[in-house]
Amino acid sequence: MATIKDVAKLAGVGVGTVSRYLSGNSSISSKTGEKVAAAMTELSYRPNSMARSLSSKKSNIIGLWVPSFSGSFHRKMLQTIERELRKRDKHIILANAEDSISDKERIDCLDYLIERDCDGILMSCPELSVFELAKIEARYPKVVFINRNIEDLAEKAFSTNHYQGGRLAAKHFVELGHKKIAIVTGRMNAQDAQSRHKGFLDELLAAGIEVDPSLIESGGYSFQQSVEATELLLSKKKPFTALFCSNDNSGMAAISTLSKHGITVGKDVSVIGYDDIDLAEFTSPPMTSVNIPLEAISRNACHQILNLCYGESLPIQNLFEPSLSIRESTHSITSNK
Amino acid sequence: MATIKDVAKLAGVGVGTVSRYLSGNSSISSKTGEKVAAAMTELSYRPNSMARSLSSKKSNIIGLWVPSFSGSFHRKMLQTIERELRKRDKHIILANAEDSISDKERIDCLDYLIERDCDGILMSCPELSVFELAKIEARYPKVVFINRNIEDLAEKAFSTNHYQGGRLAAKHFVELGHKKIAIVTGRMNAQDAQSRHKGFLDELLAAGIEVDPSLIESGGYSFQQSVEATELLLSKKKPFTALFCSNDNSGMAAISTLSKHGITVGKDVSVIGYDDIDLAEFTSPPMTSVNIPLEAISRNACHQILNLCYGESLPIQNLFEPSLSIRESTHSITSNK
DNA sequence: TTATTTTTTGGAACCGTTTCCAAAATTAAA
DNA sequence: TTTAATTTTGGAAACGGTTCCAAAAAATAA
Repeated sequence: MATIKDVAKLAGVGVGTVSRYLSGNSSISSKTGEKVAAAMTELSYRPNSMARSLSSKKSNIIGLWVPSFSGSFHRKMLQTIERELRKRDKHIILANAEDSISDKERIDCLDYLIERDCDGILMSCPELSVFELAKIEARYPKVVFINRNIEDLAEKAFSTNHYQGGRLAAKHFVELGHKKIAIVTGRMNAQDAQSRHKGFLDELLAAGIEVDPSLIESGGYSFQQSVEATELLLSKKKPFTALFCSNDNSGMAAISTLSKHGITVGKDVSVIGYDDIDLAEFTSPPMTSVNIPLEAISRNACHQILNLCYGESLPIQNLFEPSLSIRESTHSITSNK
Repeated sequence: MATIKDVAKLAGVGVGTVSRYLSGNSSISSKTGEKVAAAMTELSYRPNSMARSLSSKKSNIIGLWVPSFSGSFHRKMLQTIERELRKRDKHIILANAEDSISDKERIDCLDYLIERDCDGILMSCPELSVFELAKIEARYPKVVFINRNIEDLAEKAFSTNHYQGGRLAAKHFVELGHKKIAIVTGRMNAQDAQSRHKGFLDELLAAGIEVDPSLIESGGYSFQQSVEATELLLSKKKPFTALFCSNDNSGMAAISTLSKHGITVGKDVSVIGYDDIDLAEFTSPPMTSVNIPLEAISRNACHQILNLCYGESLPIQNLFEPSLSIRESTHSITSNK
């Protein structure tokens, strides 16, 4: 592998000149530039990224901490982040907390990234407490949180207004005339699950509707657990005409389980999911779901990390409003009963 | 940030000694070791990974080239790879070819990894031609292919015997007495799709069954396209009692579409999917699917890359046999007709 | 033309490690 | 105790870039 010295020698110039040519932001006479360019192609020179990093004190690596790879949800996030950072010639190194049970393991996972001298870190961490996040930020300020709402760290947190998301769902049910409403919650130690739950309940309350606590079961954001939760709800023999699910996995599980019991979704029971993943359109019936602008969130988080790490000044927005994608899994109660 | 020199000075030893202590494979007297350890904690020293890489000519980074982040399929792969490499303190940098339409774009994506001086690259590349892969390997020998079968590069390719996978599915249909069989194929420019398709047809042929070419439609591995493919199959009014889908996305689409048309899956039409993703268990009815040992494949690919890059000699296996996870979406034809 | 300013250039110093070599310290053998 | 063999150690050189500084070259002004 040719080094910058080889290029300099072949071009008959000093190493500084080659380096300056490479960086592009110094003035180089056109003849010298040509000589350097020729030598570089001749030797098929490619700068050594380690040497570069060492010297410039920038690794050009951004760490990406994800809780899991599952779901269309993270997919869109990963995809957007990869695109945004590659565009700017930054590289992504990956840490996955998939099997991490304890906060300690999750922090270890972060250390694994820090060890590699990332310039900054993107974290999508639904489950760490605000307290832990604050500690992380104090120790490692070049960090940005995706899908978290943190009051004291507002400019480093990018997320949807999940409270509003919950309200949207409730409002839709109210408008359709539903009164007996059940809920399959998400992983309730996750902040987003809490917010959408609270928003949902608050909006109902505002409409004078109270949810029977025994019609609330946890689906833990997983398909399997949500199947069980739905079964549990049905076994109680307390009628309900609407079901709010904390994500689309849950929603799909609920639709499938209700159908299996001979209940026509959209007619007997209306179901709303959350996240509006690609598949939501293809359940039968197609599922009404709260849409979160994940691409915009991810893009803005990337911009903020670029601002923090490389002195750029890209405009950013922190909080994004959800919307409701209405499909056939929800119908007015009066039209059927 | 403290450097090795600071540690050496504080401990009253030379830098070489600190470095040797750090590496762990040189003999150090116990007193010196203690002094160094004390100085390191005192300064909360952490070695600079760029300097290390530059000096040792090892980046300890493995590039991971994935065609997409979608599906439970890639999820398990990512998860396994991350775990295996993290265990050995290697880092993963990510390149996603999601939007790449042309081979050129896919190669650019590879260059993006090479630029970062990865020690090796893991590629999951269903769509590049064997010719392109050979060129890649020639230019960059520290590469390993996941989910590819390459005759001339057998030891660098890790995959399932997809031909056998296709045969397993066909055999199951034959044993259940099915004769009128339809197919929703995958992305047919991908090698794995071709193999399983061929295996499926060959096995049927061996049983004296020929598939009506008009009962073969492409689902392109996507849910949406497979919905359309299934609709198309139904619109032809040619009866079939069995349907082989090239992946589980297709299978789920088919099940959903058939149900929508009042066809009872598992009774009127048997459906087999492929990949056996987690969700296969939760369709209604639960879907019979060809299971591929993705975790073992990924793990072995990692081992091979570790062998190639770091002189380890972990045992490896290249080709893995699929199995059939039989569920309720397939039933004997005689029992219902 | 010469003096002055500006642009371009070469090369040394530095980034923080690893590794090699010779010297020093320790241990074993005589 | 002295000598030889072995272990441990300090420090210089190298890894391949970037950046700074002073010198050289070119452009401009007098």
